[in-house]
Parts: sequence; structure tokens; C-alpha cells
Amino acid sequence: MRTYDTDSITLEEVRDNVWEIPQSGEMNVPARVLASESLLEEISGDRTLQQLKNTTELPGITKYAVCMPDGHQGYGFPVGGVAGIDAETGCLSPGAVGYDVNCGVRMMRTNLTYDDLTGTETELVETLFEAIPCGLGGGGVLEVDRKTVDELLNAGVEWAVDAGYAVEEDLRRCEDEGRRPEATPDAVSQEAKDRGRSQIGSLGSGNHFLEVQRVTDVFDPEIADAYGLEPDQIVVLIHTGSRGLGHQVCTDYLAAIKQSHSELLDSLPDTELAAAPAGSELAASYYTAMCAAINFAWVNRQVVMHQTREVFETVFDRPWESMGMELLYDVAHNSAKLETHEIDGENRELYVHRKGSTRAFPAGREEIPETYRSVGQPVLIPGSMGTGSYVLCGGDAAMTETFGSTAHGAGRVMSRTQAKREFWGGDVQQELQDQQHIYVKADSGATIAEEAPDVYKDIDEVIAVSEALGIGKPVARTFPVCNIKG
DNA sequence: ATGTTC
Repeated sequence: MRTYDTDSITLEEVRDNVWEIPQSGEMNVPARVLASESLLEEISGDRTLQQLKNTTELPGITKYAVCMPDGHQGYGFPVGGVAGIDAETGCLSPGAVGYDVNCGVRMMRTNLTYDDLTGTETELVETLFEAIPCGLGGGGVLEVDRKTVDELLNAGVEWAVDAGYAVEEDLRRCEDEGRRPEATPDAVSQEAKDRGRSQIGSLGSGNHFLEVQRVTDVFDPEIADAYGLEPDQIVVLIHTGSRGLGHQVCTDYLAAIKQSHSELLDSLPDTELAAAPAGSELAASYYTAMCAAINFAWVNRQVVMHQTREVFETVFDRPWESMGMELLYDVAHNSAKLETHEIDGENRELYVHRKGSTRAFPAGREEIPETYRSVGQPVLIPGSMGTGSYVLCGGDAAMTETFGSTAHGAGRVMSRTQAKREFWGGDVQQELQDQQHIYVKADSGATIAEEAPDVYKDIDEVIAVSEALGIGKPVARTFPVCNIKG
């Protein structure tokens, strides 16, 4: 058997693209990295493997901890990590969800072609940048009062329908129909709500963005047809999360859990993995607060999409409906969810923690919108602003291999600090425009440098692993036209 | 990711 050795951890190759850290010591289960050898080499360059191994010490974790091909280190738990933890005997860990609760992406279709956009790129990118707040801090499209924030934390995208920022059809094209019904606004601190009130309809910072793209490749015509995608078509990808509200929920509950459950904390190899035991009061309240933050993020992406529709109306001087600007799908990248999975022949109720990982349910699952159910759920995987993105379809193997999950992006290979040393934002921007006809706009050159295409792993290789394992099947590829960066 | 180092 081939092995891959690092200073402290040895992985065994189970088969192509599957590497295992065997169970030993305090580990409750093994850990698996799903990666080609070259991706594994990148993954082993930071603390990801140690964090993944630490994750297996969480009580109640089942089967194995998973690291996706785009994995990198995160707070306590790797970004690109999946853990299915028993919901009765296990625990719930905020660090295994992430600070940006329901960070995720949605794709909106249009019936425009690349030719329709040619010549409007500069106006389009400028108008989008004007209409959609970017960067750190407050300032969203909306500012709502305290009563309204409670309503939308509870109702999710249904609130946006009532408030005129969404149509009924948008609801049906969101994971969980844009609402986690378990959400309890009372479990969210006033501080978190006050941070969120002024941030509805904003991108935020980091790797968040809005990108106008064109479909360059269709790999599976039948599924692409079901998703309403064809070559040369213009689509819009929106990547943002729950902003300061979700961050505050994570901060609040990490502090409370560390204080109330020190015994569990002391048994874990990293305080950043702090977890509330299943059945505890804090597990229940964190779950309902996290669901509220999930709903907030869906409303946020919905309002950003609403703004995008209005921008297209301005630039192309037509109603958005006539441009076919329908939501294709919206997926969460950071969440914990109660799901039933078969473990060793037994159906078990799990808190499936996905952090930087996308649900990828295959054909037939009732959780998938009816229009897509016969083919499988759309999985949206953004790449860097110079390489484009993929639309995948959930594969059968996801249910047996990865708790119904696949990757979520390209994954960084370089720190932001290092990126700013290596690249000059203005040069990156000019090069993208001159050589690839990609129009990028951001608040500062530093933002563009930090997100330069070369700071990311090879998205094609990440997707190839997903395809080879049968957890996500490539349907279409897109290429950037205009990009506004948080 | 983040009112960017409470």
C-alpha cells in the first residue's frame, strides 16, 4: 500500500484520490482526505491534516472525518471538512460550521448571450459596484428595525417575498427552500441582530464576490438542460454569507460553550473545536441561532440578487423577467444540519457539519427541488476570478462516501499577506482585462492582490477528484466577464 | 469569515 508521509502524520492510500489517516490513540474514527497526490501535497502544507485528525476526537463522530480536495486550515476545523456527528450521543461544534454561517453561493440564469453583453462590461461592472455594498463594516442595501430583523431571521427568503425582494419561484430554488424552520430569533443576541440590521444586501469582504459569467462548456447536455444552462449563456454567481450577524452568533456561542462545557473542552486536542454535547441546552440554542443566521444569509443573497436584477434592468433597459433572470439554485457552504445517514447498515440521525463543503444530494432525494429531482441537485463551485467556476450535479457516491457532500471552491494556496507581497492589485486587474477580457472592480488594489487567480488551487483538479469519486458530476463550466470583489 | 488585534 502506498503511503504519504508528513512530519507527524502518515496517510495510507485507500484507492485513487482517497487517503486515510488510520484510527489510533484518541481518535474515535479514521480521517480521510479526498485528493490527488498533488492536491494532497498542497493540503499538507498547512495545519489542515492535524486539524482533520483532531476533528476525529469529537464525541459521537461517525464513520470518518472527511477533507475535500480544496481543503485548507481553518478555525479549529479545516475549511473543506465534513463531520457526521451523532445527534443524540455526540455534539455540535460552532468551529466545525465556521464563523461565516451559511456562507454560500447562488447562481442566477439569464437568457442573454455573451454577444449581448459585449461593450457593456465597464458600465455593468460600475453599476453593480454602485448598487451592491462591498467590504467590511455596515452598509447594506436595507436597514431594518429590530422587529423586522426578528421576522426575517425566522422566515428567511419568505420574508423577502413578502417585502418585494423575491418572487415565489426563488423560494423553490434554494436549498431548504430558503428557510430553516428551526430558527429561533430569541437565541440570537441583540448585538448580533444589531450588526445584521444594517448589512442586509451586502457582499462583505474576503473571498466574497459577485460575478457575471458566461457558460463556456457543457459537459452533460441532459442535466444542463434540466438546469436551464447552454453554451454562451450569461449567468450571475453571488458569493456571500451572514456577515457580522453570523460572526457574532459564532463568537457568542463559542464563548458560552467554552464556559459551560469545560469538561468536554478539556478532552479535546484544540480549544477551537469547542463543542456543546448533544442534548444540552446550549446545543439546542446554538442550533436554533445558527438556523436563524442561515436564514439571514439567504435573505442577504436574495437582496443582492434583487439588486442585480435592477442593475440589469437599468443597463439593458428591459424588465428582468424578459431577460430570464431566474434563480438556478442557492447552496450553503457552511452549516450544520440534522440529516439521516446510513452508518454501518443502520440509519442514524446526525448533525452533518459542512464547513467549506457543499451538499451534493443525488437524483431522487426529496430535499431537491422538484424540477431538478430526477437528475440530482445543482452544486455550485466557484473558482478564482481568472479561471471561472463549475456547476456540478450531486452524485450517488456522495451518500455512501461523504455524507452527501462535495467540495466548495478552489481553496487558497497562499496567505493574504503573502499575496500582497507577490502581486500588485492594479497590475492583476489590468492583466485580467487586457488578456482575458475580465472586468474586475474592488474597493482597493489590496483586495484584488489578495484574490489574484494564482493564490488559488487548480479548480479543474478539484473538480476532477469530485468526478472521479462520483460525488459530484460536472455539468457546465463558466468563465468570468465582470467581477465585483468584497 | 469579522465594526480586519477583545
